[in-house]
This record gives sequence, C-alpha cells and structure tokens, in this order.
Amino acid sequence: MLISTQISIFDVLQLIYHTRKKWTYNLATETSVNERPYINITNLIWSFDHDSNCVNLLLVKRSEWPFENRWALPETFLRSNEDADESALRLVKEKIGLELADFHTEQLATFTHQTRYPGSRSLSLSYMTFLPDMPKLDPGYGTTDARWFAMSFNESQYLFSNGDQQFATAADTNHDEYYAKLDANQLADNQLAFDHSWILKVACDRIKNKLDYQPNILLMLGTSFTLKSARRVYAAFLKKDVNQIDNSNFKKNHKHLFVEVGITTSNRPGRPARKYQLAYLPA
Amino acid sequence: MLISTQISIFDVLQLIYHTRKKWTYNLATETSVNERPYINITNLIWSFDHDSNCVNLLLVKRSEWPFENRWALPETFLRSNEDADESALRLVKEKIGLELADFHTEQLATFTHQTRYPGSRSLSLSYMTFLPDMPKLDPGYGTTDARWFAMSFNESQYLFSNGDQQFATAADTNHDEYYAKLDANQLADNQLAFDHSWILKVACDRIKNKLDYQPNILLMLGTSFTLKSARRVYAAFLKKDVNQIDNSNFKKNHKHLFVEVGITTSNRPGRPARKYQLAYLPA
DNA sequence: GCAAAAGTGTTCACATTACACCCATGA
DNA sequence: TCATGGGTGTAATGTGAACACTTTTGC
Repeated sequence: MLISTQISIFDVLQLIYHTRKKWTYNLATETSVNERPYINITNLIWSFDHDSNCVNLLLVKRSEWPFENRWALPETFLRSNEDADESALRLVKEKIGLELADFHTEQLATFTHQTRYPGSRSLSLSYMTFLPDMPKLDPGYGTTDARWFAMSFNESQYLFSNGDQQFATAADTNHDEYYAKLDANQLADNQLAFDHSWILKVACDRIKNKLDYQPNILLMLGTSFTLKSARRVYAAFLKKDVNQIDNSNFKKNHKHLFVEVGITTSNRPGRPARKYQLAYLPA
Repeated sequence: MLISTQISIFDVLQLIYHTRKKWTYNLATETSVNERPYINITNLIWSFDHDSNCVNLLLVKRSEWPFENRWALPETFLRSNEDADESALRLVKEKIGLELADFHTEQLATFTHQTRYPGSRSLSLSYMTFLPDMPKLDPGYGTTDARWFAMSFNESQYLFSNGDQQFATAADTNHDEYYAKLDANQLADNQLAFDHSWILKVACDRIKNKLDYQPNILLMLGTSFTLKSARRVYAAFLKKDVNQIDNSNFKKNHKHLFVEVGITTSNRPGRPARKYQLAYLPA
C-alpha cells in the first residue's frame, strides 16, 4: 500500500544508500524512505541551588529552525559513534564544560508522535541527568542562551521560572489529547518548543513516582546530603512545604535507601546535620 | 572531528536527501550520515493460557538476515505514517490477525547500543502488548514461524519454553556487562537473537515492579478475571507458587486496584469465583 | 544560658500477615 | 453430605503519622 505514495528523487537516493548494507528492502510491505526520521536526543538536566534551596532545570534558547528564539529542552542529534546515553552525556558536557566528572544519566522515554516536530519526522529519545552542582552554562551550538529555571508548582502543573520567563508542564494528563492540541498551541509565548512541555510532565511524574524506591534525583545534591535537603527535594515534587514532611518519620521511612556517611560542619547556630548517601549505587 | 572520517558517495547522497528539508548541517559538529539508524519496533506480546495457567510470550523464527533461522522477539520497521505505538499494534495485527479488538500497548524502553545489531546501526523502540486471548499465530513477513512460549523461572532468570526450545532472560544484571559480552555470545543456540534476552529481562523486571501499583499485565486475563488467576500471574513474576500468596490478603492488599464486576458460572465443584476488573483504565 | 537546627522517642491508627472458619456448588 | 474451591473474619505483628522531647551548636 505504501508503494502508492509519491516517490521522489530523494527516496531513490535513500534507497541507493540503504542498499550499500546489502539489506533487501520490500517497498510494498516493510519500508519507505521516510522511515528514517531524525533522532533527537533530549536531555533534561536537573540541578539543585543550595542558596535558594530550589530544584533547577536547564533550558536553552534555540537559534535555529524550528522554533528559533524560543526556549526548549537541550537537544542534539545522535551520532554514529555513540549510544544514546553517551549522546545525552555529551550534551551535558557541551552545556557545562567538563569540570564535573561524576554524574548520573538515565532514560526517560521515547517520543514519536508524527506531529511533534514541524516539517519532518523526528523521534525524541529523552534522558535525564542529575548534576551534583549548578555550574555556569555555555549555550553552545544551535542556541543563544542557556539558563537554570527554578521549579515551583501550582495545583495542576510544575512551573519553571527565570526572571520574567516561566514555563509550565503540560496541563493535559492524556497523551492523545495533548498531541491533538499541539499544533494550535505552538505559538503561545509561554510554552516550550515542540512537545517539551509534555516530556517535562512525564519527567516530573516519573521522578515523583520513584521518590520512595529509587530517588536518583537526590544525586543532584552531590555525593552526600542532609536529610533536610533531601526533604526539600521531596517536598518540591510532592507539592508540599518542607515542614509538612516530618523529619523523624522521613528518616524512618527511607532508612533502607540512605546510609550515614559523616557529619556537616557549619558556622550557623544549631546542631550540625549528618550526611547521608544513597544506599544503592545507581549504575 | 567527525569530518576526518571517510566520506563515501552514500554520505553525499544522504546529505542531498537531508538538504531538501532546508536543514543546515554542520558536518564538523552535529552530524554525519550514519546518524540515521534503522528504527526497529520490538513488541513483547504477552498472553495467558487458561488451560495450563501459564503466562506466555510470542516469539518468531526469523527468515532474514541478520539471525536467519533463529528465534527472536517480533520486530518491524517504523513507517512514516505511524507513531511507534501504532507500529507496535500493527505488529500484533500481522501476527494474530484482526479478530481481537481491544488490547493495551505500552512503551518499555529504547535500546541503542552500537553493537546490538550486526553490520549496521539500529535502535530498538520496545513496547509491550497484553493480549486478552491466546489466538493462533501467523508468522508473517520476515519470519517462518511464530509460537507461544510458556514462562517459568529459575533462581536468577525467567525461562520461556515451547517443546525443546527454551530461552532465558539475560543472566547479567548490569547493562554494560551484558553488552560487553554480547558479541561473543551471538551464536549460542539457546539464545534469542540480537539483545533480545536483555530486552526481555528489562520487560520482566518492569512488569514485576508494576504489579503493586499498575498491573496492566492482568489485561492478558481478559476484560475480567478471578482473584485466583490474578494470583497466578503475580506468582509467575514473583517467582512463587500460587499458594504462597494468600487469597484473603491478596484481595485486601489490592482492593484499590480491583473492582468487582460479576460472578463466574462453572461446572466444577466448589463455590463460583467472583470476577474483577482493573479499577483504573489504562489509557 | 538561650535560640536555632537537628536527631530521638512515644503513642496511636492503620495496614499486613497468618491462619482459622464459613459459604456455595457438583456429584 | 462430602469434597472442593472460594470468600470472610480475627488476632498478632509491622509500619507510618503526629508530636513531644533531647542533643548540639553559635552567640
């Protein structure tokens, strides 16, 4: 059936390209040239501001089509000599330089909706990285600006703010409804490019769901952390105030996840807090 | 740096193909032609045999390179006119025909290791489908056989058997270690093609982890199910005997997930069992 | 010593477990 | 009426929430 669609000179060129691998293509059933979409690696890079005690997300201002001059999650193309997670790590290095040696990247999901990328087919292989620091940012290729956006929330969404700019996670909770509306919404100034508000929503939900059994998000607190800072992170994703999470209970409920590794030294009044690490080692 | 690698006529053709989209490529930094890998959709199709009370998985015998004449998870190529989840559904329809109207597909993960596919770069976008029935199978394109394999387990692996054939999930628990060994193992007769034993391991772990909060796997029991059959599914993934899961406690612990919808009629001795459904509706 | 920050302990409510008991059906 | 499969109830144990209390620091 697909053979009935128009075939351009580019399709033919692509076919020639394909055949160098001695792969036999069956046009009628298995393929057409358009089946090789762009492979975008999208990386949600998280960090924690120890001054403001806020969770932060890295956003970039695009300089190229599509969505030039608009804010988006950092993206790159998958290269032939790297796995997708290596590609996500490379993206981190491009934005923050190489001063950080040790950080954790994990897969979020893959987004394949046909209209997610205007003009051409593109898949987003999305990853999340938790940085143990909040370094200065370097916009790098394809972007004119890169900034940290502090996370907050309202009843139905998470919000990410830097100065006047504020972006929210998708308001829809249903995948199909979100993408059905996506075309019409593409020009709203307070929205992230592409389907990034949806990707961001999926990310926040995932992080929240993993808090009680695999809180890799705490890696953004550094190699060790105090219970108070951990509670701040939990509170941010649970849409609570820190003080709504009782420290005594928090410690008891998560003792299987945390292991004590030392004590803080501080110049402020009050008993110094103990330091903890994740008891499991994220691969 | 990438510009220093050899450039073939095919690279040039691919570039011409690319430029029709008016996308400006920066060879030195962002791309090379090999960055458009094959997009394989891998679908793990699950079902339940009500006669043997076993969880079953669909495997196919490949007829084409690579791994011709070997068993593998069913795969297809992503087409230009479908999302990846639609592609996974199409794969189901090709294997089982169209007699089943209502079934659920969800994303598992995306596998991108450079050596996962011999000879060329290929990404696997993996999905899972839970069939409410165990229909006759149709091998379809690229395969000579398609069969149900019954799931069992040993201490460290899940096993899938049909007659003499038995395949196991990956023995490694570490991603990097698995892929480091993959080349050497490719020819063992009792192994699935590609990295499918790893994908299958990831799938089983995912299903197990979701049993207590989103047991979509129960959709393979049909539109409604008895507590006993649900316990059988749980037991299979928890590596227990059905009787190790107390019925009374099972009901109490999962009452937020199940809702009573009727009663079974049976010709056997014993009180008829009640029928339940998932209380939430998987999208 | 006092205030501030953090860690500890106690109580109560509720959930989970183990296991005994009761109910509905076919032969 | 008995064997069989399935549902219900209960006491003991374990877990989480609320909140009071103790410890350690800076000033």
